Amino acid sequence: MIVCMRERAHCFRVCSFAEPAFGEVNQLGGVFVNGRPLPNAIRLRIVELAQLGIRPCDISRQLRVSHGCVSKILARYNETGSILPGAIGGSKPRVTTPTVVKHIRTYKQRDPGIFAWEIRDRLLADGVCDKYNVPSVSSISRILRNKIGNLSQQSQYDSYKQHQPPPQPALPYNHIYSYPSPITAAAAKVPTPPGVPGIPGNMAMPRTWPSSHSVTDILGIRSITDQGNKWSPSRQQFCVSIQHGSLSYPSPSATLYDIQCCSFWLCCWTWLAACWQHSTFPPQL
DNA sequence: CGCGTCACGGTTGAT
DNA sequence: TTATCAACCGTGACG
Repeated sequence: MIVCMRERAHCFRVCSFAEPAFGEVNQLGGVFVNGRPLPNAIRLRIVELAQLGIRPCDISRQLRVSHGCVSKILARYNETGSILPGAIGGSKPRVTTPTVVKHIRTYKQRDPGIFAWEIRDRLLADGVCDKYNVPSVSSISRILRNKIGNLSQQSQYDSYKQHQPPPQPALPYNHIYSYPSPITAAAAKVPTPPGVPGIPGNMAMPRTWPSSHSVTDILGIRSITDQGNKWSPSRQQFCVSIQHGSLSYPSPSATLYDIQCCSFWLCCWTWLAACWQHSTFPPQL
């Protein structure tokens, strides 16, 4: 254990742009965030390379991901057929099982004015629960609020929606790497570095990650210029990609880390695009 | 040298 | 609103 803890000193935090925890660097030079899954693009790349017959050790070196991680991802893929990480966090329901929730929903639908303690009594009376696993009144209240609370509000919402203009179609992005929406708001709060143009509203969209964790890949340079080592985008193509949000990065869930990554890349992309568009590429530092 | 496994410190989200 | 807890994560060392 002591040895392990000592060895962890090899890791160090990098990129003070988005402290406190934007990432660390492993022994291979790859960037990772402790406790968080690798981006889906990396996971997908690992599987793709393995299917091309590349050995795990070579994949590890090429993508700068520890071989233990490569082994784990490939093993999971072989077992489940999925590249996605497992469900992180949360805990299994102890008393509020799906069955209990279903009964609570039924009670509420039949009698919208029913009290939580009445529901509790009915769960006992109907034999859905016994005295050992019946949810507390506060638990029932939480279920009503979080899972069933919109029953009585649904009609109001529908009425409201009918008077609203139809939603604008979202910008296209790779659905495989879809991002929940919280980034949109969060990205808008990102401070703009000096000399970097503001982030347009339509940039705060779900997108995919660069294909590697190296510094150049974080900046996205390799993912653009290294596609088969042949394709090289014109300056216009690059800027259009920026403006349309088609340069993207994925994550299984929008967390602070994800938001920080999005914000960081967003700023980098925007900055590079602006420099390029104004013929100052590479950027003048 | 390559690979599977495990302890570790960390994150996450339901309860 | 906060604390707890059990799930997961990737790294790095070991065999």
